[in-house]
Amino acid sequence: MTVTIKDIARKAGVSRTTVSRVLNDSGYVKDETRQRVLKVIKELNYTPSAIARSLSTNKSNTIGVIVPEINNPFFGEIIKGVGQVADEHNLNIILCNTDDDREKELKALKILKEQRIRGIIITPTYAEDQFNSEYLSTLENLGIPVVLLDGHVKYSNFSGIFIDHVKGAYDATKALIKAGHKKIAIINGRKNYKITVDRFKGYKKALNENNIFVEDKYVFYGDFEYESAYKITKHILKMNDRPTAVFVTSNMMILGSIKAFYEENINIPRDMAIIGFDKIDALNIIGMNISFVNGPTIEMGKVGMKMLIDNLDNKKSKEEIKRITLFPKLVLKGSEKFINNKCE
Amino acid sequence: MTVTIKDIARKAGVSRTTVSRVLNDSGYVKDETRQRVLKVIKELNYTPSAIARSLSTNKSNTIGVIVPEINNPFFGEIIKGVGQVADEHNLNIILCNTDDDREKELKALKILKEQRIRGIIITPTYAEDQFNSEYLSTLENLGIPVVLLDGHVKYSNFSGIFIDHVKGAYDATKALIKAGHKKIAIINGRKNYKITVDRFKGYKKALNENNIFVEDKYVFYGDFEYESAYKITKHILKMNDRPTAVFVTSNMMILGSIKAFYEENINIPRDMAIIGFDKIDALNIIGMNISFVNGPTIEMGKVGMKMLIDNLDNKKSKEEIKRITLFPKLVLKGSEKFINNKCE
DNA sequence: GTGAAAGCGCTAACAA
DNA sequence: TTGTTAGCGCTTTCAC
Repeated sequence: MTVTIKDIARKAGVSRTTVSRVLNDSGYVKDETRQRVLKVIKELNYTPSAIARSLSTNKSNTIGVIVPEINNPFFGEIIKGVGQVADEHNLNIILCNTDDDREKELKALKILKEQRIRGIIITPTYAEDQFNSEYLSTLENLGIPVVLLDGHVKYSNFSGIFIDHVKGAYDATKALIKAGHKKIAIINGRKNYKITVDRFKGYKKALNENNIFVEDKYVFYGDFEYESAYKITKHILKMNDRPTAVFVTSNMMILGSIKAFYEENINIPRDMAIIGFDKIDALNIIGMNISFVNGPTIEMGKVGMKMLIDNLDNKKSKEEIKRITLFPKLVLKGSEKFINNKCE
Repeated sequence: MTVTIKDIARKAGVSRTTVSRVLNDSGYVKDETRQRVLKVIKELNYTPSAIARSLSTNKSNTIGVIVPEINNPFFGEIIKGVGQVADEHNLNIILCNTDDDREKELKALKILKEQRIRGIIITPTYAEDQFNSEYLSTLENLGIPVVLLDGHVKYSNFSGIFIDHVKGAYDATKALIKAGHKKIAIINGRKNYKITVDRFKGYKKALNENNIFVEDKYVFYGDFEYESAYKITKHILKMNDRPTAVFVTSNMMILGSIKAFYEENINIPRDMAIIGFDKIDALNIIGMNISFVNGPTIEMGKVGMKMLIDNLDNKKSKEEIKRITLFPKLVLKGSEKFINNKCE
């Protein structure tokens, strides 16, 4: 049915080995022979079988990418970055979308192992702190390089790219202070999560450096989803000594906050300043000018893939565990400004 | 290094054939033998090689998915749908993101062919009308089932899932009319594009049915990007006999329109009614309540993948070309209302 | 019920 | 510079 190396060999009057040589640019082949072979390849529209090659070399050129939510542009951008680098290295990607489902995660690992992938890139969900042990041990037993993207350092057995959430929160808080705010609330993610703790650290550091006390009444915890921030914001607006600024630590949560502001006719930043974490393209396009801390998603994908490639070749010491920290960038759009004085 | 079927066979004291039988539940195996084999498989943590199997059976369990823009949630949702169905059928996905780049498209096809994929799902970009012939012929020469998602019927050689854009535009326009509008502008996509033409048809049909004339001055063409709609909207707002409602035919473009409304202090829907095409989650979450025609993205992915699977087994007549039309759903949020009378 | 042997399409020593 | 041969890990007749 399909054209094989044998067909090429026969028609070109050479051995399969020779065809293989021109295919892989390996070994010596007389130029004349090479041309003849190439011509036949063209004529017969032959494409070598990556499957047969993988089996023969015992080495695939496929890597696995596991994401919890492919329809979230955050992960889409990561994949975009991963894909770009993979492309350059002629690696291809088997994508597994887990919908944050434990079983699917496990199944994905099994499928990827069957495919004898070279390495694996995982972007853990926010629920990362609940990585189950079966998943982890399966991952380790795979015996192939793993790179965690924006994961948790606690999984110290894996290489990974990390975002400096402390710095991100610090920058955001500092910008609010610089704009004149002293009463700054934080709507943070789920308590105990690493990123939540880190972001609080940054918030606290900025306040302390400016001799502002961290007031418990201004510290809130949501669950990363917009409803939680919506409720918290509603509550904030009813406070007696209400803050003049809010730092909201996820892109979904900031939507909830804005909704609440809308409903209560709070103008940003006239009545309330705000800075978010991770961008929401739509808001900026329509001109809402919400400032935010921008996690470098595409870059994270790229850097992560590069690291994986390094580890792929790194057959030496078992595989050294590498870590790279990326810094989020504060993007100021005006929503952090201090315009209102009446709450002072 | 890795455990193979041979290791299992040896340790279980049977032949490789028998191991293969229990692996695939094929042929007769004494239950006692089966148990013994299974036990060894567990012990050795054996996972069969999909690569070897594919080579042997001359049949992979991989399909290719090509998208132009993985970071756009529109495509992310499609992939999600595709993935769900693929999962159920133990098919896995090699993802190719082309960034709308001709060369990458071609390269993707080459890679997929090398991988001996069973079938392919393509979501053409808006630039679909410029599908180049090299791409198309390569696609046909692959000799495997292809399913186009939201593509162009003009590529009549392929099966596909289509969205009824006429109906979508018709419903939207009709809703505006029902809300009392008579002067309804349309900000459409690139002229000559199939979807643009279809949407205009729907718009026109709704107007005609209600004895409203299509006024050329209310018909605009952008390029699907938000800047174009922004400019057009600015223009609309300066018109003498300005419309009371606007139907904007892409999710990016509606952001541009809203930006323009914002800047000119136009309240929706008090001063201007609006309906978009394809959802923008963020806007609805923050409570802007923009009505829109919702393309069934996830469903499109699911239905498309199901169709591909059908075609996979369909070894009979070459492969019949199938078409399924999906209907977008109008989601009314209030922005289509008719509140302003002063323009009447 | 089970096994021997051939073969899928390719690569990689080793010879020539 | 080219070819022979064996083998990658699995499935699949066919025979026992």
